[in-house]
Parts: sequence; structure tokens; C-alpha cells
Amino acid sequence: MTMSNTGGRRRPPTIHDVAREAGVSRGTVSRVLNGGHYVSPAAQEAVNAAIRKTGYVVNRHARSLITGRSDSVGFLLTEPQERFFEGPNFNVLLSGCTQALAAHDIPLLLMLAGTKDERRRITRYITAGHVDGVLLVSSHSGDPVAEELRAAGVPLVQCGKPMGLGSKVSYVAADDRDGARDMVRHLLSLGRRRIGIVSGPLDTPGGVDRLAGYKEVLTEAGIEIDERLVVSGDYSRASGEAGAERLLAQAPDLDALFVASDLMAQGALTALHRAGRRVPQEVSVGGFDDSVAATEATPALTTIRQPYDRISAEMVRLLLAQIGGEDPAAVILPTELVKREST
Amino acid sequence: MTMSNTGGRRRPPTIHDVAREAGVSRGTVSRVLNGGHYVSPAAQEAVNAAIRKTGYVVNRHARSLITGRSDSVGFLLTEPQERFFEGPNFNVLLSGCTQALAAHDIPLLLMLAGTKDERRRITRYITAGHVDGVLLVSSHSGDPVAEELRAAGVPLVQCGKPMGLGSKVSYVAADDRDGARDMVRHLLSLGRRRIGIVSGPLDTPGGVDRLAGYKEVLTEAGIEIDERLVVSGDYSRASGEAGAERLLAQAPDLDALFVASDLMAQGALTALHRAGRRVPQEVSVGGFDDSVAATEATPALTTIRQPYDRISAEMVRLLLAQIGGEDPAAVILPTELVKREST
DNA sequence: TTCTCTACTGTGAACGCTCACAGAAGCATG
DNA sequence: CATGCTTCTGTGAGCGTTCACAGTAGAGAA
Repeated sequence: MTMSNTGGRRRPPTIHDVAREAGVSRGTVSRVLNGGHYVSPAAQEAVNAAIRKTGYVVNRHARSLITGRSDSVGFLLTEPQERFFEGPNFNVLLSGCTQALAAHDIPLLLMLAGTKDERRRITRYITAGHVDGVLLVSSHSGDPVAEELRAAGVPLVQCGKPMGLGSKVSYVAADDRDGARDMVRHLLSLGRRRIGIVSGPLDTPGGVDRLAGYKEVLTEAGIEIDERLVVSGDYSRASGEAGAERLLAQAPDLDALFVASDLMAQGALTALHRAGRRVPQEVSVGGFDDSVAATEATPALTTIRQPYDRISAEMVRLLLAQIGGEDPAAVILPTELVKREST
Repeated sequence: MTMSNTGGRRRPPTIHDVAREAGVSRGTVSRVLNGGHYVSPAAQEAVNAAIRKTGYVVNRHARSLITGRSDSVGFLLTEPQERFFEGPNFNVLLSGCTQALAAHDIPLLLMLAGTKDERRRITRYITAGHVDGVLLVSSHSGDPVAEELRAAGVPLVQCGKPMGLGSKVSYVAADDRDGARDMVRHLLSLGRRRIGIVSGPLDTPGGVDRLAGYKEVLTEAGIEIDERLVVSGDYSRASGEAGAERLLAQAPDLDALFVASDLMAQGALTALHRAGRRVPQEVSVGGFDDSVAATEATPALTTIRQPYDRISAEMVRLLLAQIGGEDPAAVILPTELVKREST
């Protein structure tokens, strides 16, 4: 607005320029910038006008140098290289966190740790204080990097319940057990009795909890657990396909399938289709997540919705709280049954 | 390794500590840190040892304050909110760029501009010099934000050919026209003559070029362009489905379909399936991108592979060059025909 | 010897901000 | 009128680097 400013960059205005323009001191400008306490309305006004006029934007480096904060956080994804962003969930979490942080004017640094080397490099980067905190997403929870960061005193929030329960670390997770219960109850309400499950990996709490919910409801309903109806996968599409195939071989009389992720459920649908089982007429199929895979599947998947938007919002909230000095905390969010064509 | 360091953070070592430890001055340490020119081998050695011993990591804020650089770059995605990461391509580009930058120890800041407000906030953030440069990805090229950044003198590399050719801006793109030519030639080689196209949006160079390639090859082959065989979509799955439906209505005798993105091709497959046309027996279908959508489709899609890994690597290379003072440049990368089940 | 040139090293001054402190002004209380 | 308290403001110091400059030592040339 003020000048033509075409072409190369000119030296940007400093807090000093603003102070001179407003006829006050640096200190007063700084106070206005940081909440405006102990500043007279007149000065407040003058400073804001000067900021608008000069187009001043704070130099974050200078600020960080003295405060010791970087006012930025890292979003760390620890996955084998080829699986970055494989699950559609990562996208949703990433964009959710970015936007939640944007509301606080905090930039998000993306960190991808695929190899051991990258892991080391990133850990070093983080512990050096280049970010104020870390949002950690990794499918195989109980990640060693989490323990390392915690030990270094870096504020940390994990997505999904971590494996080692002893370590005091913040996390946000959906209520896996309750979600699984809802789904199995739903399948029972359709008259299904031979319900198979393709669970998640059993070395993760999420995998364990969903399986537990499944067993719980069946037992409550007076149905004995048949181990031939239980297999586990690794959340990948291929493992869902293989899992369903194994179940069909072990228990050909199954009339429903609870698959612990939508991606695996897609694979299961393929296997069922190939085996000539019609969904939902002969076999009801329920997924988990409510990712895009659920709506893209044919037939569209009945599933348990994980509230990804709330998860990312809570992760950011917890992280900022922790950066602000509060203690780590855990948040469990409720899930929701979404009925579609597959049941 | 050195100390127990459990619990809260301690004051990190500074360049001063390293200098004292190595028995040299700050200046010498700084020189070692920045390339090591004009430093004796002995000093070099001593400084490196001291760095290892103290666990020193440079304070980027202090460095940035004086150099004026931030040694970080932004990855800017300008899309309507709900379409962030819709295309699987974004993921691949994002992870590719992150890793390419990691090799230079440069963090990537993720910036999502969905609304006008976010756009303004982010533009302000960027022009304030908080990042050294921007990697811009947006489906609707000719983005106003590009022009704004260029005018502010911010180093910028776009993914995909930009609309306004006059503006001197760096970009990296796959050879859309050549890719389209390859695909149509492939379809011709299968004996197909009534080849329909669902092009991309015609207000983007990518959309235009793929259509141009299609027309070019047909004309060379002595086949007249039938406008009933030409429709355009917006790269979404739904628009591919709608496009294929329209083509089937306008030209029921079509025997092949070139769909300008894999996602749209998935939609087209659905439409063809519903219309009872068998793929590839009755209708050959070719996609574009070679995204995960291509392998997930049934039947798996023959497609034109965009070299996403090379695209992201080139984007980073061009951006760093531009930050280093070089002029903007354009890079066009070759595509490759990938044959699968759909043709 | 003396001068010049090269290779290397140390030092002070920034960079733009925040923070602690000192001080001023206004107002009520003793 | 002194005293205290509250609200506001300005000032100097310092955060941890880099950069320009001055200075030293040693080698080679005059």
C-alpha cells in the first residue's frame, strides 16, 4: 500500500522505525506486540497506526534469540520411507494440525524419519531446540524416538495410545475399544453370529483395544470366541486381503467381518468378491477410521469414524499447553458408527 | 553420551564454549562451521573435536538474525480447504521435497492456503522474510499468490507450468503434451479409432497441453477430431465419472478413453462398468499421473507416469539456485508410458 | 635485512528484539 | 507534605551468531 516495492527486497522496518513513527520507545512497541498490558490506550493506538503505516512485521529470529523459544513446532512422521502418507489418515492429521497451529500463528515444520540416519538427524535437530515441541505420528507406537525426546525434555504429543504406559507422555486417541464394541454390536443387531475379525497389529495398543472390544461384546452376547475367526494384519490393504482369505479358509461359514481399518477392509472386500461372497447380502463388512477409503470402496463401507479433526485440534491444544508449562495429559475421544452399504 | 541430561533442558553450549574448549576464537569456530576456508588443519581438527565433545549445535536464530536468511523454505498448497491432499500427488511431492531439502539441512514449513484469509496471512508471513523461498503447488495455475510473491522478490518455484507465460517464474513440469501423445499412440496401436478424451481443466496449461497432444496424434494419424469425443473435467474422481457418462451419451461407439488423470480415470471406470462396457475388452482406458489410484483401480490402469521424485528434486534444486542468486528457470521432465490391465 | 604477499586468527560491532530495571506521573492514604 | 501504590514509559544490556577489519606469523623476493 505504501510504496511501489516492485522487484528486489528492501530492508524491512524494525521495531525502532515503528517506535519513531509512533513517537514512543521500543519498549512500548514491544509491549503492544506482546499483549498490550501496561500500555495506555493512546500509545496503543499510536503504535498500531505506526505498524499499519510502516507495514512492520516482527523479526521472529531476533525474538527467538532472546526468548529461547522458536515459536514453531515439528510434525514428525516416523515410518518406513515408502509408507509416508500411505494411510489417508496422515493427510487429514497433517492438514488439521497445520490449520490449528495457524490459528496461533505458529508454523509447522514437517519432519519425515524413514531411515535410521534421518531419525538421528531429526532427533538432533529437535533436541537442539529448533522447535518448541513435537507432534508425533507413527503407526508402530512405542517408538524409541518418543522416549528419547521425552528424556530430553521436549514437549511431545503422540497420536494414538503409546505402548509403554509408564512413561508420562501426552497423547490423543480415539476410543478404540468402544468403537469396536459399537461395530460388533451393530453386526449382532443385523442377526450376524459368525463374526470374523481382521485386527490391527497386536504390538500396538490400538490393535489390542479393538480386538478386546470385539471379544468383549461377543462374550456379553453369550457367543464363545472362535480363534479361527481371529487374524491380524498391519493396516495395509494387502494384509486385509490376505487376512480375509485366511478367515474364509479357516471359517467358511462366517457371515460378517470386522476389519480394523478401512484400507484393510478394502482388501477384504476384494478377497470376498473373488470368493464369490456377496456384500452385504451374504457377508456384512465393517471397517474402522472412516477415511476416504471407506467411501471409495464398493460397496461403501460401514465404519467407525475417528474424529480426525478433533484429534488434530486436541493434539495442538495439548502441545501448546505443555509448551506453556503444563503437565502431559491424555485425551480419549469418542467414535461414531457410520452406516453405509456394506452392512 | 556426555552427561545424564535427564529431565528439563539445560542451557545449550554456544559457539563461545566451543571456542574456549578448542583454544581458539569465536571467529575461527564460525569459519569452520561455514565451510572451513582459511582455517589451519590443526584448528579445524581442534574445533571439530570441541564440537563433538560439547554437543554444540548452531543457534539458527542468532545466525539468521545477522545473515538475514532463515535457512528454511515454505511448501505452499493453495487449494480449496476440502481438497488439500485430495490428489495423491501432493503427498508424493511433499515427501519428495522434504527429503530433498533435508539433504541440505533445510527445514520445510507447510503452508495451507484454503481461504482468502489464510492466503493473506501466509503471503504476509512469506513476504516478511520468514522463509527464504517458496515451493508452490496449486492445481489452478496462474495463482494470484504467485504473482504477488514474485513481485515481492521472493524466490519461487512452481509445480506445473504457470498460466501467465510472461512472468518470469521458475517451474518444473512433466512433458504433458508428449505424455498425451504417447498414450494416444498406444491406444492407436491397439487398433482403437474412436478415442474419447476427458481432459483436465482448460484454464490450466496442463489441461490444454494434454488435449493438444491428443489432437495432434489423431490428426497425424489422419483421424478427424470429433468434438463429441471431447469433454473436460477438473481432475476429481466425480468429474471423471460424469465426463465418461457424457461421452458415452454423445458417442456410444467409442472404443477407447484417454482420461487426463488417474483419479478421473477411476471415475470413468465406474461409469463404464455401470454402462456394461467391459474394460479392456470393449473399451481401452488410459490414465495420467501413475499415482496410487492407478494401481488401486480395477482393472489396474495403463497410465503416463509423471516422475514425481525427479520433479520434487528439481523443484528444490531450482529454488536453492534462485535463493543463491541465480535466475529463474524452467525444467520439463520426460514422462513414461506404463502398461497395465486397462488397455 | 627489509619489504611484500599469503595464510591464518582474534576482536568489536552489529543484527532486532525482549527483559529487567529505574523512573515518572497520578492519585489516594496516612 | 511525605508516603505508598498503581500505571505507565524509556533505557541499557544482552541473546549467539557473522562479518569486516586489523593484526600476526611465516615464506619468499628484492
